[in-house]
Amino acid sequence: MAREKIKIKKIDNLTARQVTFSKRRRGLMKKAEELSVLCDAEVALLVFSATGKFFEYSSSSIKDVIARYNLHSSNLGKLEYPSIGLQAEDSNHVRLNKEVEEMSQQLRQMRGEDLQGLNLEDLKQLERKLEVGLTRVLHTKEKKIMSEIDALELKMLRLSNERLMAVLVDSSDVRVVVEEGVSSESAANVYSCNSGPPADDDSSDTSLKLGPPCPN
Amino acid sequence: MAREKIKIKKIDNLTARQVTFSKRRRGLMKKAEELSVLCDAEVALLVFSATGKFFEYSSSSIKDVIARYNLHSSNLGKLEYPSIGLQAEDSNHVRLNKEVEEMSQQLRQMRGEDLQGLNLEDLKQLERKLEVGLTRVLHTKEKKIMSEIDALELKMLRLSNERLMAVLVDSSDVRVVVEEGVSSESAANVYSCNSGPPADDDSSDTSLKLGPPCPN
DNA sequence: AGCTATTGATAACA
DNA sequence: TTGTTATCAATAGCT
Repeated sequence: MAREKIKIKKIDNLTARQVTFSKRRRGLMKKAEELSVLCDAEVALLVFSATGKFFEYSSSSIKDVIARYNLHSSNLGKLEYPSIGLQAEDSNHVRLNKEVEEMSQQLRQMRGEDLQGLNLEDLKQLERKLEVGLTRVLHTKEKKIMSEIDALELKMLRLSNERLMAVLVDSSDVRVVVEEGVSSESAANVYSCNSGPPADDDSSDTSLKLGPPCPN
Repeated sequence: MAREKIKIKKIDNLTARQVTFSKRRRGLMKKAEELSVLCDAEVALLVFSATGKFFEYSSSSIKDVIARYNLHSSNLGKLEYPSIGLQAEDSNHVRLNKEVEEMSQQLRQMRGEDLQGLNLEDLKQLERKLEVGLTRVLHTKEKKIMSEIDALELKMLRLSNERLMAVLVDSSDVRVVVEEGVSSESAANVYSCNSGPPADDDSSDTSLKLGPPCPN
């Protein structure tokens, strides 16, 4: 890929070999990372130079990938660990691994991927499941929005109330009135002030709108 | 490196992601081999696809490279590994448990459960995810329904055709006519018989309805 | 270490 | 899935 085509065989010149090693190693790692990101894959790359220097790339943890590899090869290629007491561990791992794969497929199918193996009935069930989930999520979101609206309203009304109180306190003329109980009525009015009807529709984009303080 | 530059982020389209995975994986392995040959390096490449499929390249034996890696990492500080196998098993166990837990929660949340810990933004993202999944599932279901309709139609038309042919064969009077070429026209008409316009809406409950054989 | 001419890899399409 | 092709990316040979 360069000024001249080369044959894929060991580079004779030591310096050239080292330079090429450095350049290509970086390129390889970049591409390994791109693969893992683009395709959501788990990738591990281990490189030892001829002089024994070690380089690595891993999308997650090298140890995780190696562990997964060991599991894989022991699942498919039978025993690799004759150590005592590992039998129980192994079966446990096999079970966990199976569980992970199943859940992984469920998740992918809920994201609408990997559906080719499903028949019409499966698809209908999946659809129903998603609709139920979506409905619940929407409901929870609505509740959260409403409670945030309430919280904001409360906050604003408290602020408004504080200001009103401050005005009243500053004015000695009305202090008597406040102390004589009108303030509670006034405050009650302020608290019950609504700037509009409550939003109770199911739209996805309920937005939060508060009007100016109600003069009442 | 292609018709268009792409951003290095997870490819949304499943098919495109699979194709890219396949192509880039091969490219990566080729380059790994080239590096090992050109520069006399020891290289191991482990790749797990999102669906759990495993691919590997190694200039020598994967196990050798992993053993060398373990030696290397244990030499560079870190713990004393009682055994490569045990180390891998332990790490694997932790990883699997964590993975199971995370996936389990994701699944529950996609079913609309266990939502109390989510904030408004989380909920919106979840909603969007469910909508995307639902849309894809609906699309797949529609396609499956259409293909089943097509298959059924074909089957019924073949049956109908067989019956017509039987009638024609039984009647020696029309045999001459059949042999003289009118049959092909008749058959063509039968095959093109449609009992209604194709259903192409997105409703959830498209049902399969076939009318009686078209007498033409 | 940088710099290009070239080769190599590959995204979109068929 | 496999192949084709226009482009983008990596890099061999030099400095």
